[in-house]
Amino acid sequence: MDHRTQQRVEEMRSSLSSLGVAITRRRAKMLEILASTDRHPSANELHAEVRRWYPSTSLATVYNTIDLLKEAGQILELEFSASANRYDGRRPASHPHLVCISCQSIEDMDDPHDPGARALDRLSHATGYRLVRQRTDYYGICPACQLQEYDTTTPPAPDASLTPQPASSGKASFP
Amino acid sequence: MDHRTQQRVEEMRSSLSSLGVAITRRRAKMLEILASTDRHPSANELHAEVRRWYPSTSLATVYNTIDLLKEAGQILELEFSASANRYDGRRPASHPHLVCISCQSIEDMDDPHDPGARALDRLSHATGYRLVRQRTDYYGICPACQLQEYDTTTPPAPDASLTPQPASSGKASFP
DNA sequence: GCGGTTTTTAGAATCGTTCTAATTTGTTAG
DNA sequence: CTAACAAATTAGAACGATTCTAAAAACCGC
Repeated sequence: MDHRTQQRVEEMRSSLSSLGVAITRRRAKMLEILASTDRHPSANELHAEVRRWYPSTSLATVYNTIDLLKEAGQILELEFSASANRYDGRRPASHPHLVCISCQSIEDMDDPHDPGARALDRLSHATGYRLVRQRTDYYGICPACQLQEYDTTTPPAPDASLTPQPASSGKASFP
Repeated sequence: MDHRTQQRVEEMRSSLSSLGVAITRRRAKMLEILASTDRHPSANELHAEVRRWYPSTSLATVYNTIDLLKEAGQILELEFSASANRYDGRRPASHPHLVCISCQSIEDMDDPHDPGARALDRLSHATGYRLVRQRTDYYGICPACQLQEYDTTTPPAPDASLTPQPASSGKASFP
């Protein structure tokens, strides 16, 4: 785990702690997963991943932890109605994304026109709303998918898992 | 129906026509409703409204018409995962909205920093994506809800319906 | 009016998410 | 170590929005 990830996990941990909840092993693992991927996993993907370490983990626990993180302002939820919501645990503050409408990948974007928190304030004044967050996403076909459009030979890339192997299949299975 | 609305209905009509589908009475009514409200109705609200004229209308028809309009690029779908999607039939091109997280109202916004189609092109080049649309929304508490926060006496405003009365309850009920 | 196509309908099915009640785990005091 | 209590977790039911399906109804050109 690199430094940035480590640090991010620490942030999430202490945020959850000051919320008054315990950092259980499952929760700790989820923080780790969320902090170390830029793939914006869905609840299901997160579930599959935690299960590699704690196979008895239920989906309810995953949603429960996500809710806590939302409450703590430590996760950004990207809502989709046509598919599962996606989560960004690395950059919990509003920021724009590039969404591929073909392969469903989501990339962080460094906003060209980013208003940022400053601009939210300005807009709040201008509109009379008390604005708390914003969402900006760009939808299109990502470069990889564009290539494959004309290439009938390349099979779609297999989905890599989000984190390295659990130590062994027997060991941590029943925490 | 004012001029702008009339005109918008015409646009939608001809778009649907060139898609090769019939403009049935139900569909015509839906266009009218969509063109004449700025309240960004959900499929359900739309359904309730069409039912005032054609009480036998099923929800499937509403979704079906919405799909046609999407195909024709004549409606903007605002996706929400926690509640029903909302639709903007007046301005089908991407544009920003103010979303009240308390009363769920949605207002069109005139974008302060609007990139617009021009900027989508620019971004497409910059990112390598073939971008087709964008979404920008601001979430917060609207002025009306802010007032009511401290006012325990004001009852929430009753939801007005989207369009004027159907002529009579008996007449057009069974098209 | 007739045959063929399109539209509409009611209700079933689906999918992501939330809820519920029961069980397990963890903690603290004795 | 153990009883008693609180917090976390589980499996599965429930839910709500949307999509699908098969059958009925409406429409069209002749």
